[in-house]
Amino acid sequence: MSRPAPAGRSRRDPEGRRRQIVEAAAQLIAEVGVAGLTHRLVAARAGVPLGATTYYFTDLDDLSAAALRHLTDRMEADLEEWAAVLNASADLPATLAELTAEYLADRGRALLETELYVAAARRPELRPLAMRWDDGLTRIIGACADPAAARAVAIFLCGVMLYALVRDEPVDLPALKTSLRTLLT
Amino acid sequence: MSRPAPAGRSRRDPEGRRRQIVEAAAQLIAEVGVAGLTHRLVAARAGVPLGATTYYFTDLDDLSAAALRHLTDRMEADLEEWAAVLNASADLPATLAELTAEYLADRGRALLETELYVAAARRPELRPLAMRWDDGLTRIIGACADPAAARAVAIFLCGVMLYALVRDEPVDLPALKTSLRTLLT
Amino acid sequence: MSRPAPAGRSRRDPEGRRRQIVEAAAQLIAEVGVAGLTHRLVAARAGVPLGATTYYFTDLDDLSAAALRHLTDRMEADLEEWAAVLNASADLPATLAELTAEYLADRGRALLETELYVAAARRPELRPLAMRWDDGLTRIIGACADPAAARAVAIFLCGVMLYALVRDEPVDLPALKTSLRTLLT
Amino acid sequence: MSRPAPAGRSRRDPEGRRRQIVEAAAQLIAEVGVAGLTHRLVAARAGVPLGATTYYFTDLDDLSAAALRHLTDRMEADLEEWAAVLNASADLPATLAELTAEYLADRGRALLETELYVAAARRPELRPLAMRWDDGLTRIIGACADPAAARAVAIFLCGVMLYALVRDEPVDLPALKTSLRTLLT
DNA sequence: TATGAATGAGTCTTCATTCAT
DNA sequence: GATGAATGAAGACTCATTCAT
Repeated sequence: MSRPAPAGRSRRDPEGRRRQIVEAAAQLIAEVGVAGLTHRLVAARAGVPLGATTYYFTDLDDLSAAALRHLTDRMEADLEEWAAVLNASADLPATLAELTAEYLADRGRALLETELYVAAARRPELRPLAMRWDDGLTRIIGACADPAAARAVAIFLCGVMLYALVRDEPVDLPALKTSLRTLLT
Repeated sequence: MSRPAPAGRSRRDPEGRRRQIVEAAAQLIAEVGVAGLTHRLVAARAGVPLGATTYYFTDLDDLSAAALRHLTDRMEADLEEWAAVLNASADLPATLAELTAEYLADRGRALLETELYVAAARRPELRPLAMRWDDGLTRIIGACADPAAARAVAIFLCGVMLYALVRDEPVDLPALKTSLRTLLT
Repeated sequence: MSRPAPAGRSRRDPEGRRRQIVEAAAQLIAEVGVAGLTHRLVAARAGVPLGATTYYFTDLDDLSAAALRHLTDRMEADLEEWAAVLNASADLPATLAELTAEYLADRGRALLETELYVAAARRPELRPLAMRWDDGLTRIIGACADPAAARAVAIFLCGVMLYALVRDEPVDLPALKTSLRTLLT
Repeated sequence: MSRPAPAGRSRRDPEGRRRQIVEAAAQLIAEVGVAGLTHRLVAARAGVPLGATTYYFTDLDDLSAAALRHLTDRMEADLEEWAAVLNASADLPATLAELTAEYLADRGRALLETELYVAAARRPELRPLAMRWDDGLTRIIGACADPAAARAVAIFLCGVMLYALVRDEPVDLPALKTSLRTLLT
């Protein structure tokens, strides 16, 4: 019989250790970028000994890849929520615009995603991760609209993200709605 | 009569030195990213002694900013060409789609521009540079079309760039034309 | 029974490593001054790799502080000897003068102490170290004499040190005795 | 006929240039120490081009020596004032104590003088400079008191300086008076 | 299994000094 | 005479990575 929860708790929990490290790395990527990641930074943030970061991951690349994968997983979970909201929506473009504006209000998230794209551009093994986002978006929008239009919208929203990243003002919601309405009809 | 430009041209030519360094840095940003830039790399590429890179630029930040500014200047010159082509075009969306596809066929350029966005996201002093691109695009498209639509197109094209960056296939030109046609009418 | 001290003694002996480095730094401060200290110099003198000097001390400041602390500790041990000798002495001023002359015969030691004062003048965190010397001196002289006079003597001896430092001749022992006798009666 | 004051003023005034540089260097020694002096720092402070600092002085050592000499000259001028005040004084120890306390209220001056001593300890060519201070002091006190006592006082005051340098409290004037009175009678 | 010690390569940066102009 | 350009050496410091324990 396997013990599902170790009695002593915490001690000897490789799975948990790994997760701690990955989450710390993910946080840090938003702050300092993939290129700014270091073992020491991650270890400090995760509250684990330095050795742990090299014990669980062969490489810094390996570590950053794991962090980006973790991020993508979370993003995909977010997408499921979007799917639910969009399916229940009477006005697809408006709802989508609102979700987007809300999403981009968190600069960290936009930064993270852009980091992922840039990293993927240079490291082919990361491309599947980067693609997951706009493919996912295309998929859930495609469930309520024309597939070609859905792809165009996914691409457009990438642009909105990049555009918002270098401006201080929040997203221009009315304009966004208009654009989406145009693309989706 | 004093010789205004020394024949040998190299020794004692501060202006030229600076330019050499900036151009080397610009090249390198495409290859290794802003975060991957080092004085040594730049010096080697520019064929100048290490000390020159720190003599002309107080900082690596200063150097990368100069390189990105240089890049933006070049991009803006490209935009003028676009403007000419678009003004002469009978089919705006189609022409724009072709220009874009051609532009993105050079991965380096797309990478460079994305680097600029990411750098600008973290370093506010670079934001004006990043904005110049889509503002310029908006402006020249706005000369032939509705301003609001022009902005939407500029944003969309940012998305296309990001999208193309993480995929091996070239841009899907027909789909691009369709999207642009939709946004511009 | 586990061997408490490994025979070879050197590899994997953090405590020892630290001490080696600190002692090398202390030596060097006498030779080149606190401001002349460099990681390379210390590493070479200590016979450890360069990285070791930055591994054990976050900073050059940290390293020099440790070295000065080490020095102060040694000085304090010397003071205990002085205390013993002074307590046993029939002629306090004469004995003190002799101890001082002997102490200052080693220019390195005087230099070191002056370096400590100068460093402390600029780096407040070092002040307690600098104070330890004359406070200690005051204390042990105060054990055999009037406390106020003891303080005056401690201050006077600082002056003797500085005075001796810039002259080639050894301390003028008779004059020193006279001065001390004056201050102590 | 020699023009005593150049018409244009300022331009072509090598003497003045030199002085500017020396004064800037003297200021800086108080702030960063002899070891912290750099051509660039001096040039910036003096408001002269970098080249000027190497044109007028063969060496950094040469420059710092000139600065210290300048300082010593000024100190010697101060001593003349002391001489006047002491000669007019009815209570030598008290007056001397007051002069000293006032002198040491300016930490910069004390720091400067200690820098001179340390520099002199390492660079024999500077020793005459360092000696000038306590020799001068000895001389002017010797004019009103026993020569041997005067020397003891000069030495004692060196100690007071060093002592004050590492403490935040101002000099303990009553104690100082007492000590001086003891030494001078 | 896990980790702190260890290190050498490499980073940015500062500077004294030289020299062409 | 004066000065800005130029550069190579050197310095502090960071780190990925390895390895003994």
